[in-house]
Amino acid sequence: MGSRATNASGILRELILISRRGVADARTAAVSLSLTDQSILGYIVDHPGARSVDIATAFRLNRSTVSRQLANLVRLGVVRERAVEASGRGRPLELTDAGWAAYHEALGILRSVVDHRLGDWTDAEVARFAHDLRRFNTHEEEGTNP
Amino acid sequence: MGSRATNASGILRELILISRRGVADARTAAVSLSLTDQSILGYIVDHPGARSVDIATAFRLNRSTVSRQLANLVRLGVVRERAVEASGRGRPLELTDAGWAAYHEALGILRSVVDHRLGDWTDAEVARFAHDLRRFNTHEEEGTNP
DNA sequence: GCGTAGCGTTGCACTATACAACAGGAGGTG
DNA sequence: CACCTCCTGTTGTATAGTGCAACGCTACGC
Repeated sequence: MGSRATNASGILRELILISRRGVADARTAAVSLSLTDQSILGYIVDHPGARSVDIATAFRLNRSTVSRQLANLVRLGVVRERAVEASGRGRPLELTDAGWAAYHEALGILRSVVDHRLGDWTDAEVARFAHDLRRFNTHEEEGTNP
Repeated sequence: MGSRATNASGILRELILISRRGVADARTAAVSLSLTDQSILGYIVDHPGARSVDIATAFRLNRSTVSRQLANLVRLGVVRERAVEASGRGRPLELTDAGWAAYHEALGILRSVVDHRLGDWTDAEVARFAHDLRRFNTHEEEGTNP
């Protein structure tokens, strides 16, 4: 195979392709939530009680952007502010029951796309790929544990 | 390690994260070309003489979207229609000298991000990751060979 | 108790995108 | 050759997502 430089370029190329085609696929899929919304819900699921500003820093977005997205999600009834917990700064968020349903529905659809792509992979290869991706993403994460 | 289902979910999760953070990083980077523009230039580089509609199908975009993006790139002087070749349908595209320069500049910047993330990987691990990504992307490509 | 800083919101602007309608030309059919 | 059809690209209109800047509120520290 090629040199390390060639491989690194190939990795960049494939990642760009994944990103560009992935968002297009997700856009045309019959999902009620956009990929943007889904990523926000996923963050709240992975980080219970997360606040708006946490989401903004995790995805490198402006606070105003997240504020608007969250306002929309609240309007859709999938996200709400935690009622009881009024301690500290900001407003911890959580999913409503409808939010969990929408999250799992969208996850299932996107999962089926990934599963199809992984059709002829062995379990070991899938595990290795998942590990590599995670390693790639978590390289030098300071506090922004996604 | 987890089950195959767990790993597949993890892969989806990491890919979403790559996409969401990647575009944000590219947006804030001091690059003259957006990630959208860069992906179009990359396609033309990989497929000499590609036409607008080829780009649209490769990235699952509407023809109108690509038309507008290309009009902008032509206005910026990085892409032009092939002068000599008027055979067949559509209008084959190519990069100008300025286009090549911009392409390599942007590629270098994005490459440095990827290289940094791969800092502590061995050459073999990088090669394996590149291979896995390529395999994941090229699964069941019909004619849309990107 | 008061000031500062963190957090969320809103106004304005811009890019990327889709859909629909249209225009022009290449290729096939008679 | 003439015509018709379909491919390709363009333009009008609408929408989502995003950034920057300015503002308002409230928790925290002194």
